[in-house]
Amino acid sequence: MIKITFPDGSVREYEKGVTGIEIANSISPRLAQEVLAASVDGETWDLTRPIEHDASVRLLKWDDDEGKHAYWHSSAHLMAEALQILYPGIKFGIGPAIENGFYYDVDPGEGVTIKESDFPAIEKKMMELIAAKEDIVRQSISKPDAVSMFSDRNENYKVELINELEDGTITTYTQGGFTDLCRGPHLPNTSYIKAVKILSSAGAYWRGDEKRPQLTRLYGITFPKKKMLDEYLVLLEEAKKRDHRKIGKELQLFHFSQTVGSGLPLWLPKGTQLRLRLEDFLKKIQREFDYEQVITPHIGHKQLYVTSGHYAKYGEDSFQPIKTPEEGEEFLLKPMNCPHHCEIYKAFPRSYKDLPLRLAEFGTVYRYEQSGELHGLTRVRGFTQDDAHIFCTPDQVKNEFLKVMDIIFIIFNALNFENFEAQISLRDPNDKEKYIGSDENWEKAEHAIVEACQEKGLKAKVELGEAAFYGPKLDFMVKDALGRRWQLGTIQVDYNLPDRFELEYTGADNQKHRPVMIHRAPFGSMERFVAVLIEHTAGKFPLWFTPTQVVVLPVSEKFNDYASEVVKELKKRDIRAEVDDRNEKVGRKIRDNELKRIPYLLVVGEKEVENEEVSVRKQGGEDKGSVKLITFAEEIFREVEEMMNPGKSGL
RNA sequence: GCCUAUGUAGCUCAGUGGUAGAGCACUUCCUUGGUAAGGAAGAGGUCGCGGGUUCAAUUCCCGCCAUCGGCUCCA
Repeated sequence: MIKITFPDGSVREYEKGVTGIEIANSISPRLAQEVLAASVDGETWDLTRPIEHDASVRLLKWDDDEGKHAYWHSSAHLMAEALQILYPGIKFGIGPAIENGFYYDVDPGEGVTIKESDFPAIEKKMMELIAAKEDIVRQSISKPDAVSMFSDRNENYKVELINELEDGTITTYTQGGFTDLCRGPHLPNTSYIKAVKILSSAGAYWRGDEKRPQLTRLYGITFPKKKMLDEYLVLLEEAKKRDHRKIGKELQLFHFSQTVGSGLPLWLPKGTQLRLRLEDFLKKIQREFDYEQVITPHIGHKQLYVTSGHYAKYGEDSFQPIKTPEEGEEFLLKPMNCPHHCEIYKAFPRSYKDLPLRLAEFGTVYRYEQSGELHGLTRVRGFTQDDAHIFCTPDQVKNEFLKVMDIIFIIFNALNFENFEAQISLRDPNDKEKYIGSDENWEKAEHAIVEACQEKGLKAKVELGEAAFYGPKLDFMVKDALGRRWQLGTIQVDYNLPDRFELEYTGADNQKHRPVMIHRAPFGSMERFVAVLIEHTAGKFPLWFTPTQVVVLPVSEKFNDYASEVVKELKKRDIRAEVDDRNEKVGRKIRDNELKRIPYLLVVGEKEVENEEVSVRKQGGEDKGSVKLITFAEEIFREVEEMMNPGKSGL
């Protein structure tokens, strides 16, 4: 007998060799139906794998990530089995479970492609295999046996993987006529899977290396209930409606022109108004935090980037230099603002009393992004960073870090960004040679970042080896409508540029010292931030940064004068506003398309006027804009105050 | 840059080897206060761009450009 300990601390005795599914059955048949895998001493196991020793066991269901993981991993195998039948000679790469579903990288062979139109046939075959209720069987295999087994089948990708594994740890899983190299865990049999959908196909380099062959990656998802699949597909459709590219077009915020060039957004009047509001908001905060605004040119001499080191690293892959007609001097479109700001620092001798020096600029930069990488406003070739560089002493790094975090939190709070993730990127401790700057300073900065996060109660994921070669950083990531992660705010410590530009300050000891530079951008870039903001709000912006003019609609002619006054007052506060001059019919309908053009509508009238009588209403189910019935001037001005003082509470 | 798909009216999309269509939107007029109101008339397209095949190409073939979903990349 062995002792099995459960999460609640209770202990039960079982025969040696008991399996997860048997344990589940012993508790309740219902549980046995729902359980997908078992966590044995912290490791996820197949339900059919015998447990030989005392262990603590947690039974994993769909609601557990590990359970779902096993489910989708088995689904990947199921898809592979179907593919093996439909495409004889197909070779397999890797096929893991992912956040939503699974994928399998396959090589269907010379001249064979798997197209979207082939998906239904694959799904059908998968359903057949489900109906066959094939057992999924785990087997340990020696390394030589594994190599010969997969070599025989010409599975060169698998053989490559096996060669990197240690003998004695290799397992395979077999269902029906399909055997895969796999660590597992898996479902007991294929019948657990009820609903199947192949979502998309894409090319993916073997092992993520663009020099290696490109395989076909098939993405799919499965569920234990057909209804769950339907709901998931509806969710996907709903998410697509929040796509900033779609809403940006509908609300006329920005536009891309093939003639101007791909990745070069044109900000339309309404989008510009939205962006300017955000910029003003940040400028105001930065004034409070003692930043100084600067302006630098859009191009810089090639030498500037040779000095910064960027030319050597990115010169070939950037927009190529612009030449002067007479002298043949070369200038680059600036890909970042830092070198310019370094030159501002160098303009005067600096004392420790001048530090920290905080130089801020909404700096527009141009980077040649690979054509396949461009994506709406989130990945563009010309964008504006809400950039600033803080020059300070090594001892000031932590305090400055805390202050920048304050700014970021003020912004995220004001805009109700709750679902962000923070990531601390530190050095790879095993490869310190890769990085520039003294060990001592790195230690100091890395500690400063970690401590700053702790002090702020920020749960940040620490990634070793993810730091830039010039310093550690803290990034803020936000997901878009479809769950893709985008980096927004960033705070980066830099030891490289102060060195390369030979920046110095005179310390209290009358000696020259090297300052530390902190790059920071709370929004990241205006383009990406606006994109994410659109997807988070689905285009329903708070009034205070309404991207369009406000239309004031009097409920009757009696209120025309009053409406004019309201408009005058709004204009005084730099808000474009106008009286609706088509109010001859009180209570006319505000039509859908009109709402697209007028995201904010103020209706003015008497308090006695009932909402129903005002009868301003939107047609159609979808709320495409915002209509507000305001009966008192105070209410309007309160709204306006809020509009002009966003995040006041946060400051 | 690579793999897959797509590109037709402002938007969403149908369609064909014989020089184009729907719905919504738009303009004018009529009707009408009621949850996407109805009627009449009208305007709007070098069918992404360039080559080729053909008597004839928006349609077939090739190249390019752009976009979608991924991969790689992201100072």
